[in-house]
Amino acid sequence: MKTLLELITIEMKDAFVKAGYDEELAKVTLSNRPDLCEYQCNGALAGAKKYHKAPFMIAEDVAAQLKDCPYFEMVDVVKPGFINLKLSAGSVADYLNDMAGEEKLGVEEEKAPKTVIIDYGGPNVAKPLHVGHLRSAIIGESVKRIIRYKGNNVIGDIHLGDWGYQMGLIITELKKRQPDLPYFDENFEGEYPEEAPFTIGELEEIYPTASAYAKEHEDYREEALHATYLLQNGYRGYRAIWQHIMRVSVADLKKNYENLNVEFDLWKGEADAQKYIPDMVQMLKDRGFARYDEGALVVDVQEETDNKEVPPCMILKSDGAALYDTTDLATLVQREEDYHPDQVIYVVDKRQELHFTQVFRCAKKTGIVRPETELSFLGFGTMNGKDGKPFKTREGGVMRLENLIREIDEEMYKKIMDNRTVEQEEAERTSQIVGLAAIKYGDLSNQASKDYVFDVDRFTSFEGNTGPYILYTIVRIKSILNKYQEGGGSLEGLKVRPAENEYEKALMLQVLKFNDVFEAVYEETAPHKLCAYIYELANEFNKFYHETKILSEEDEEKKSGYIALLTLSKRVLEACIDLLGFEAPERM
RNA sequence: GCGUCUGUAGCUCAGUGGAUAGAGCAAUGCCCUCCGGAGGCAUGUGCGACGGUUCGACUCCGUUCAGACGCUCCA
Repeated sequence: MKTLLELITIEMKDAFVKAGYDEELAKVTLSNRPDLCEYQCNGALAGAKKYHKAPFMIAEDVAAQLKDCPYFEMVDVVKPGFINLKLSAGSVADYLNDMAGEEKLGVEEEKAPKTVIIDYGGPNVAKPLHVGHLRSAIIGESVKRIIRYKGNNVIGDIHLGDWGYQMGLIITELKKRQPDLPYFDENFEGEYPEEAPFTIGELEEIYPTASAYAKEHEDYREEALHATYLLQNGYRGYRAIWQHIMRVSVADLKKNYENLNVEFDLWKGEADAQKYIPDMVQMLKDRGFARYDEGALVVDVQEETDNKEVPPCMILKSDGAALYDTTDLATLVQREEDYHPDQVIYVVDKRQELHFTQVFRCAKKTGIVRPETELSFLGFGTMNGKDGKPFKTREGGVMRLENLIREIDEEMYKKIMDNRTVEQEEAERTSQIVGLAAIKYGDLSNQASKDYVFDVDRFTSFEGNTGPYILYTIVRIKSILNKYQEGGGSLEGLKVRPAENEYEKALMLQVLKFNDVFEAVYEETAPHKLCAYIYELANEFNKFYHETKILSEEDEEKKSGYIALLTLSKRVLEACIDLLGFEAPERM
């Protein structure tokens, strides 16, 4: 179904044309003066010059054409030439009832669905997740759900960091600790053990130990680099260790992402892209895209319109090894081969923008992707502590993700136990649900591209613009609806009735905006606008609730209208938080 | 040095070339025997600076100041 803005715009265009003006002027927007009107059109102001006519007169001409339009209860022409509109209560109720009849609440699906790959998450195998991975997971997941809701074919790919130096480090450290393992025996030809020679706990300890040691000891570092080289060139024993590392680590990662309510469709990694590298390099050489510069193989990506120097894309180091650029390009080769995506979106730290500019240009220039493929960089800012500096533990180290989450959950648990008497088990479960909402909402309510301050106290608060406040509102609605049903009422078949007071109408208008807001969120990939929307929706509901006796309303017709409005409000809120990647508990 | 991004209320953040720039937190004062007060209402303070474009600028364009970040063989 069409959004309300689309419907009004059609009417407005019609009015402009009938009055003898260009329909391009008939742009309708939400009012920025809610005290005066609900929707507005400023076209008369813009048209004044073109028609050498006072904007006020143009506005009056147009308004005269709208007099009989059934949507409006008020069409006002004001001062310089604003056209102010108020919707009739009847048409609002009708629209909401139509909306309630649609699975996607009035959002129109893409007529030509695109295949979109979203590259997010990007954890490194064998290294614990830390707060740096949080934003990519949260934002990427939400973006994935938003694009999917619009009816596109969306594929979320975790893009594991599973092929680097850290693997060599782990192998080297393992060899130091357990030199007798068959993996290190060059003459071993039998089957390697099924069981990994380490647990996830040990693995998480091995990497930082080895990494620190390598920084101090040159020969150890050399050995790790050599181990990396051997692994990448297919040495059987190291390959087997790699398999073990992958299995143990991926199982752990899956658990962690599941706790975050983050789901990937693909668990591909850098290692999967390796086999595409030789042919790709050959192609780049054969077709003359690549050249040697100081021993390294590079592809120039500088463009004439650049007002700065864009360094070439580096394909092979002077020692012949592949790099970051190479792997990302090879991954595009793979994605093109497997999925022919119309768009690939990278949800990564904004500091990597230059790198992706290079990769995108190189991929386009060399035909690795089709010319019409859209390559998008969705860079996010740094998560800072209250001091405005990158988030650290109290000791100044890197904060592990699970510790951060535990801290939030404990805070939530305390608050829940303080406020209600609930079973410990339920309180724990609820605090996890609410805690996750606190983290995600705290993150997503900021513009992704900006740095933001992660403030545990603020995010976990039940007051103000927070995840818990949103959830609280949903839970409150659920509670009312449950009581209504307990009293013998059914939620089926109820219709929203025309609003009778300003609070009711304000809530209706806010609910009704959902599909218009969604379009903006989708077009701009801007989850923070969805947060702003549900915050306002929650506020409008709470004001309405405060002014209205719902269950004790004696007029049954009226009461059923309220219940229908609440049911729809709840559906919209739940759809929105699902798009943001969290959910509401039954009680809290 | 070159480049990119960010400067909005005491703090954390919104803001679509349009009317009087908004929220939350914090502060102060009100409202409640209520379907969940974890609410509602009210009060005060602000677009880094200077120019320009425009009928009209927080928004577009310059200059400048401040901060963050990035600038071929790490990822």
